[in-house]
Formats: sequence, structure tokens, C-alpha cells
Amino acid sequence: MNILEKITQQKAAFSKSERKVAEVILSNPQTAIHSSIATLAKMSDVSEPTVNRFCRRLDTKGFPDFKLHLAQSLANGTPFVNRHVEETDGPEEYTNKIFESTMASLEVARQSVDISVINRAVDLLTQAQRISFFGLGASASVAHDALNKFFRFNVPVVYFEDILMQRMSCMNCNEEDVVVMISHTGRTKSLVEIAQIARGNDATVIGLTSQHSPLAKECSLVVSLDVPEDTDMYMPMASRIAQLTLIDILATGFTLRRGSKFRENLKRVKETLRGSRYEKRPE
Amino acid sequence: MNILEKITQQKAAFSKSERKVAEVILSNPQTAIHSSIATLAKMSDVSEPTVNRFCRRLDTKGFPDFKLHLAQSLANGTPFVNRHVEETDGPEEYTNKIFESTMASLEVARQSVDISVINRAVDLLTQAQRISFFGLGASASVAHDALNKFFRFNVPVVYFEDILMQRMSCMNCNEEDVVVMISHTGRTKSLVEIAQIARGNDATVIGLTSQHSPLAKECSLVVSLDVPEDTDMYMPMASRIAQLTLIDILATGFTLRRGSKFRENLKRVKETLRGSRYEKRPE
DNA sequence: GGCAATAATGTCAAAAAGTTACAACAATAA
DNA sequence: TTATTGTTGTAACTTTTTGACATTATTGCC
Repeated sequence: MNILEKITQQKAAFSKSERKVAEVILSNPQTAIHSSIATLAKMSDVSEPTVNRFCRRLDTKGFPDFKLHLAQSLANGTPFVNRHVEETDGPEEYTNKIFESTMASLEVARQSVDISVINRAVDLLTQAQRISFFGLGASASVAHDALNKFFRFNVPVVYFEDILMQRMSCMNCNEEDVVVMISHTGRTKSLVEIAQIARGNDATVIGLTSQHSPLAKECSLVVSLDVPEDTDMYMPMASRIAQLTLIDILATGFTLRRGSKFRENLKRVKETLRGSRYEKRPE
Repeated sequence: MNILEKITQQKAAFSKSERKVAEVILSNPQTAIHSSIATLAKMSDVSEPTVNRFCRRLDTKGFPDFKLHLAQSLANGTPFVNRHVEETDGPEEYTNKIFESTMASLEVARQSVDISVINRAVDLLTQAQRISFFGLGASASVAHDALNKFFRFNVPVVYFEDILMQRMSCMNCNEEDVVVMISHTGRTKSLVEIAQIARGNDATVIGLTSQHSPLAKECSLVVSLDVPEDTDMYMPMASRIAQLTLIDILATGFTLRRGSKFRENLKRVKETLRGSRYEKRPE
């Protein structure tokens, strides 16, 4: 996490002297990274070991390591401005905040993915006789997008938005089916039920959901993404973008696994699409 | 300037030993920032002062200062690694490449958006009596997502995937309608036709598409996004993520414009959703 | 090819920076 | 009040970095 935000957050928990250090750093982080521990101690009017203890309290290895973290925070443009949109924000502010928080969430998501799980998911998908994508609400559009991607691969692929259709589809599953369930919270009741039905019919259920959720418990494999977003409170934004990126990754893994002959296929699909478009003008 | 790029650029001008240092750093910058000058010297098989001289040659004050610069470069993603997935990439490589290129594209998109156009689009959307979202292929799922978002706002909102339905819907447009057309290339024939029909019926047409495209010419307002992606060749990935981010931005602008009483509404929608979910377990 | 001039690199030691151990002090609870 | 715990500073110590100088390689010229 951004260390400047961390300092702000933990400020209350600091001791008197440590808070002095915090204030000096927050008020002028650029100076801080170019100072030695002695200089910074003098500026904060505390002793050098106090500065060192301050650094360790923030889970860094020591002062030099702290400076590194600080430098990284400062590198990301306006790192420490809070990324939540405020009521008083104008178009410029909210546009930038949304872009920034989306990128930041993707970075968090990237660090949280388990590569071996991705690999396993690609395994399962390549072996499937039929792939189904199900999601509700905001995740429905993610499932929709997945359909669009996998459809090009010439695999039988299915997507329903309607709960009953999803249900019926799962009733007819067998062990050669792979069902991908998409839900950020993993607490959508009807999806959990559908997962149970699918599992009951020996289908493989892959969950794009949060770990330890009710839905995750019903899945054969859980591809989890940590995205710091509370969709109970806010509209899903970053969470579904992370999910889409994951779909891209699975689709990419799929095409790579299928080998080069398979990719010829994709090219044909592309060629066919061309007819529906106006020619690209030379640029 | 990014110090990693700088190293790559100046590599030729370095002496033999300095080049050794450069190579070690480039091949593993993350390790480099956490090493002391002694460790790095040993890894590069040169003496410590050589490493120091190397740092100064890059216009830094010394080794610690160099590490600071390096840390800052690394904080901005890893901009300089090649982002295209190769046939030989394993799961680790393609996962990281896709995350990175998605983030990089968002950054490019951010710099390309015109805030005043965003603001104007929000204007139009807030004044609309009815909003329609249309897209085909990969953009259909973006339109689908937009429906999901705007639906919560208690505005009449419409979305069709079927060309004929889109067409019929546009036939019944009037001057109080806002039609949002989503297409990365802006060269999808049927969308262009539909835009013409909508304009013919005095509806306002907002295009989420690329500038100077055939579709853009038919729009009342074009919200353009520069995303470096050739969807004629590859599957749409970053382009639709940028589009989704734009939808988030428009939706956010919309809620902010509508004022606080309106946001009460959103809260109610959220409350209602709660019933369809399992309780959040205390963490 | 051999010799000088210059640049590159390493050795060693001094200096700077950072860290640890410990003692003094302050706050808090018994 | 006294014991206990937590906070802070002093001083010794360690690590890291840098500077001075010697040595070795490289280049250009005769």
C-alpha cells in the first residue's frame, strides 16, 4: 500500500515524537527522501533512533528502505491524494481519480493472482467439451464479454443472463462441462445454488470470485482476485475491470495452449468480420 | 526521465565494467534497489567504486540517490519491458504482460481524454428523457455494462444486442433521446446506419469511438479514446477496458450532477440487492 | 612492434550514514 | 507510592558509501 496513505492512517497510533516525524515527512515528502536520517531527525526535533523506529513501525526494514518506499509512492504522480471521488469534484478531478484508482486496483489484483491457479484454469478450459459463463448484475456483462472472446475459439460456449436459463443449462451438465461463475462478492444466492446444481452433475465449476465466499466453497477451482472495492457500498467499477482482465488472461492462455494451427482459426474469424466494417482509411 | 530507459539508451557509451553493472541492474532491477553497493558490485563482478562511478555517470548524486531514482522508475509499472505476449510465454509471463499492458493503455487513454467533452456528455446524459446504449461484438458487453450502471439511476435506459431491435428502437427516437454508440474502430457498418437513423429522428448521438471514423462523423458528440490496440488484428482487450472506465466516469459525473437527494436513491437500490445475497461474514 | 599517454579499474582507508544496546525518563495502573 | 510499561535519547558500534591513490588495460603514434 502507498506509504504516505499508511502514515496518514496510522498517525493516531503513533507516539508523540513519531508523530512529529510523520508531520515533517507528510508536509514535505520530496525533501524527506533526499535527507539523511540525521537531517530528518533534526528537522523533526527528535533523535535519530526515533526516526528509525518510526520507519520500522511502518513495516520497512529501516530508514533506507523507508526512503525507497517513499520514493515509490511519490513516483506515482499524485499518489497520496485520496482517490475517492468527492461530492465537490469537478470533471477533471473525478476523471483522473477514476482512471488512477482503476489502474491502482489492477496493480493490486496483479499482485494477488496465483499463477498456478491460472494455469490450472487454462488446463480445465482447454479440456472442456462445453464452456458456460454465468454472472448476474455487473458480472453479467463480464460473462457476456467472456462469451464473445471464447466464441471465437470455435468451442461450444454458452452464456445466459436469465437465472432460469442458467439453472436449466446446469441441469443438463455432465463431467465434460466447465462452468465459469463470475461474482465479485461470491455471495449471490442464486449463483451459489446454480454452482451446486452444476457440481451435482459432475461439471467442473471455476469461480472468478473472492476467496472463502459461499460461492468459492462450491467451486472446483477458485481464481481469486483481491480488489479493494466494497460493492456492498459502491457500484462495481474496478472489480469488474479486474475480472475482465482475468478473462483476457484465460483467453490468452487458451490460445497459447491450443498451438499455432488453432490460431489460424482466429485469423479466419477476423477476416470474416472485416466484411461488416468500412475499410480502414490509410492514416 | 525514467532511469531504466536512460540506462538502456546510454548502454553503448558505457565502459566494459559499467556495462556489466548496467546488465545486472536491467535484468533484475527489483533486486538492485534492495542491495547494498557491495552486493551489487559482487553480482556484477566489479569493484564497489565502479558501481559508484556508474551511478554518477547517470547524473545521480551517488549510489543511494541512484537507488531512489530506480525505485521511482519501478513504481510506474515496468514501462520498458516488452508488453506483447509471445508464443513461448508461460502463464507467469503472459499474466504479467496482460496486466501491464492493460494498465499502460489506461494511462494512455487517460492522457488522451478531453475533459470538456466528458463534461458535455454528462450534460447531455442528465438532460435525456431516455438513454440507449448500443454496441456490437466486444462493445456489446460494454453497452451491457452501461445499462447495468445507468439502470440504477432510475432513468429510462435501453440496451439491445440485436441489430434489428437497435434499428427499431432508433426509429422511435425523438429529440429527448440520447443514444450512446460504442465501437472501438467506429467502422462497423450497421452501427453507422443506426446512428444515421437516430440523428434523422433528432436524437442526440454520443459516440464512444475513435476520432475521424465513419461513426464519429454521424455523432453529435464524440468521446474519443486513444488506445493503442489494433482490433483488426487482435482480440479487443485494452480498448474495451478503457471504454468501461469511461462508462464509470460518465456514470460518476451523472450521479454527481444529480445531487445528493438523488444519491439516496442509489442507496435504496443497494439495500434491495442485499436481500439476494448471503450475509457478509465478519472478517 | 614498442612506447607513451590516457582511460579504466581495483585496493584500501577514511568518512558518512544507519543501527543497536542500554539507560533515563515519563506515563499509567496497582 | 511503587511497580510496570512504554517512550526517548546517548553513545558505541556496524554497515555502507565515497575518496585518494596505485595498478592495469587501452589507444594512438612513431
